[in-house]
Amino acid sequence: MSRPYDFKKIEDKWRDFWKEQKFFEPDLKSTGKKLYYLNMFPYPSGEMHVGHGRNWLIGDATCRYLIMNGFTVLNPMGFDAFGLPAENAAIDRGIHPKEWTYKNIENFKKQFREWGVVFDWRRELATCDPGYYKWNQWLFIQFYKRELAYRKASLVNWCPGCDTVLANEQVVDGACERCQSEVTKKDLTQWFFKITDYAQELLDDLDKLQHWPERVKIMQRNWIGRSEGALLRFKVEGASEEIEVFTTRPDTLYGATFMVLAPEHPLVERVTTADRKKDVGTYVKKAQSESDIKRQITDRDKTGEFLGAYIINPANGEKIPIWIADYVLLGYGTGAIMAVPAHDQRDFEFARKFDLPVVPVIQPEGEALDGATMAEAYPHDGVMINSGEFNGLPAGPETINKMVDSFEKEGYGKSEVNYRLRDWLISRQRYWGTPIPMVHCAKCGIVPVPEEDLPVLLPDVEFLGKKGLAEIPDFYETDCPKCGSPARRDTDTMDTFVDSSWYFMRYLSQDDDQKIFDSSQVNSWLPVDQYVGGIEHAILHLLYARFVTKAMRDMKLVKFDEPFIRLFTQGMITHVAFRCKEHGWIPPQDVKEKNLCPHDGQPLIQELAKMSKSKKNTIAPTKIIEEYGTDTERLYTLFMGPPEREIEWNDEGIRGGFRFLNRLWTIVQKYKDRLKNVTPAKIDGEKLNKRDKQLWHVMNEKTYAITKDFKKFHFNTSVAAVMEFNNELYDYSAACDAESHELNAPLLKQAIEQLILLVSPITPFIAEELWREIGHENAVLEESWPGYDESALERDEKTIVIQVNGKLRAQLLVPANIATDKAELEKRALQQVESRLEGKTVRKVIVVPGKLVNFVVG
RNA sequence: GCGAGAGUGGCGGAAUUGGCAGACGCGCUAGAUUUAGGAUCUAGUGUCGCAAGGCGUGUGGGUUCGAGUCCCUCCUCUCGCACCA
Repeated sequence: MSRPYDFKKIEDKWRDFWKEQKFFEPDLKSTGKKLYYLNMFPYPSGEMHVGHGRNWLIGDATCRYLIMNGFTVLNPMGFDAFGLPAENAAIDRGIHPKEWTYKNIENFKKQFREWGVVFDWRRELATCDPGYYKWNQWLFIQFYKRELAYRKASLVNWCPGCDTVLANEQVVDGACERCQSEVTKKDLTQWFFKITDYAQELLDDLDKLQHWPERVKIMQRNWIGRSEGALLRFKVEGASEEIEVFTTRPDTLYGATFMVLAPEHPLVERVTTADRKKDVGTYVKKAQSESDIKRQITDRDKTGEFLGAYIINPANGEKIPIWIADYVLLGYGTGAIMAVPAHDQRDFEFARKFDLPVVPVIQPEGEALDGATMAEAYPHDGVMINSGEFNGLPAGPETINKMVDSFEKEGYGKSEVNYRLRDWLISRQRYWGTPIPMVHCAKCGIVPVPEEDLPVLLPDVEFLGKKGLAEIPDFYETDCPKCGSPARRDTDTMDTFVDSSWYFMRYLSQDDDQKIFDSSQVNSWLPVDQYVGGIEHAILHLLYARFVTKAMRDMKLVKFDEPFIRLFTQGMITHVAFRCKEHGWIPPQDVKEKNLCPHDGQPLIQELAKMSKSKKNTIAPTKIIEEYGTDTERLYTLFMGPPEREIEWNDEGIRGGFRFLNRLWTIVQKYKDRLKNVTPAKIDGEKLNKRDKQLWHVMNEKTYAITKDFKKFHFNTSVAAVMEFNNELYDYSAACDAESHELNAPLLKQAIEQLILLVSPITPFIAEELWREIGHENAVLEESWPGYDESALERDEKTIVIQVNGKLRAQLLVPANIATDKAELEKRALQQVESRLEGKTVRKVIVVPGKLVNFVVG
């Protein structure tokens, strides 16, 4: 009996099936081929859109494919549940962040179910659960004991919008990554993780990550920013102070004609002479009040002030002036530079502006540079001049080494490696995060909370507004764990990137309340075989996770150096967004008249942006699922384009996906009864007639192509191949209907079954239903992934392209054995194009066996 | 400025050890069927041309029998970094 494709009924029927059958709940002790597949866990915020869907569908389709290939697949899911947005959203809505978060988690789980995306839910975790953050605290204490966690006062990034400190990584173009407020500086005492201890290893091990996208590695390399050079010490004239500078060009020391300190440099105050104090003070103040955004504009005029003091160039004893300027950054190197205007463009511009001397110390062979008339710095190679005993040496690494050795002997320099990477600031002054498990005691100083007293619970207070732990006395009033006298808890919470830097290990022991995780199990399943997530985490999350993994290795918790073997970064889905100057962001579906605001008819600003709630340009999967079904939404999302590429959402093509599923459904309905009792038989391609053989070829070719594409995440082309396979079945069916061909039942049965299995990871609902329709009682996931017959990949007849002077002129269909016979091919090809060659001389004939014949004529 | 990636029909995109450009899908055109069509089926659909044929993968050049693919030049776009000493 033929049935219509009632996707709603079908999808409701199977929605809980895979979970109930525990296909995604592997036995961790399994001895078979095992594979840890992991999607970056989500931040549970309201509703997921089709862009999120892409991420989960890549994972779900891959895991279903892997299961059918006999892997024991671990594919867990959890929630990155702490963080500012929860708090801000909670403030807006007047409910507790906890309530809001758990409601969202429930909603996410509902959406996963709707999508047919299945995980090992036994391992679910949420970072805001005390059972999780207890181990965050435990880890913090271990870091503290190993001096990987420390507290220091520093000038930190402060976001006035979020009322908290930010890590360097969270400041983008001088603005808060989250709320876009302009970031200011504050002098605060904060907790840091000593990621710089691992800078070199984090850099070196990037080379081990052969299956990571090159661009992610490049970004990390730039972020770590290693540079080699020297540390040089200068004495302030007439004072005891010394100032150190870092330079990558110690060979230009003789050309240093002034020194520049960052305005915030601690020695500025002490070094400045009395008569310069006023001007310098004004400049420092101005520099501090200026935002990083302004200071980072590279092409603006150089500004600065002379401190009135001088410093001695240790190489030649010359007295050179000390300046401050905002082009020198406190955070890099020592916050001070030796300025060599002849060979550094920035110093050159500064020298010209303030009329400071320019002394070349390297010049191109056979050319004399004149510091007084140079138009720009000379940053290239050449011969050393004006450099005392080093004159005449070729500028380059060898001379640098020689000079640094000499400086070291003289006692004012040494070679040095400097990193741009700075320690990870993890303190946050908000409520919804992991409390830092430390107690401040007047007598004992900083004392860690004893491990048996963990977790330090977040106080369960009514959540009224922006409120940090520092405003909750019930929380911070405590006794010192060491001496028992009244003390104060640390009121900072941890950056949520701490939570996400090791969650992939906790999945293995998510309910263990005795230890952070079972090391032997973690060592047997990790590193993660395949990690998938957005490119936006290229630096932050991935660098922190790598660091924490290395620290854990040194703590003997794990045995591996890197957490993620393979990384795949999927592209975001973008959608048009409209903004009205008056009315803010306007949902695209409300914009009826092109580019005009529906409220006041004013022209709108249009942009293509990543789907986000704030820009009101999200597309909910719900509507599509209601109208066309989950399978269509899944298929279309994966069909739209290559998953690593960013893509603009456009639902005009969605009908094509729906049409295909209807065609698949219809053809199976047509033959299911006829094929039910056909006994499967091994198909021998050689014995097939021509039409059957064509189907046999296509079946095997498509199976081969789809399998190859799945391995490379090329779902768009595997969907195309599945469609082609289906189209071939229609052709075959039409041939049978026309009575020109007798149906080969065992062959057709195999083809239909194979097609269903091949499409099943992408559209699991219809596949499961059709599988039963054609008479099977087991689940698709219990079946093996279809194999292909190697011999079917070669056709008996080959199309040979015939070219004249490289242009296609004819085609030739020849048996395979002829296709490889060069002489015969040439003979046959010549017959085809003889008339064209008349009166022309054939100079050369190129014959590529199995492919083409090209006549070169003149 | 530096680094990475991309540029192919009306649209999303296929094709990479150099060998039929435009698979698959959308859209469009025509026809069939239908009371109807945002349904289904069939055929067509890069472009110019009645045709033969010409032209076509951002630009210009090169290598080659043959280039979307390799090399050089330039242009445009996207992303990352950016006064890092």
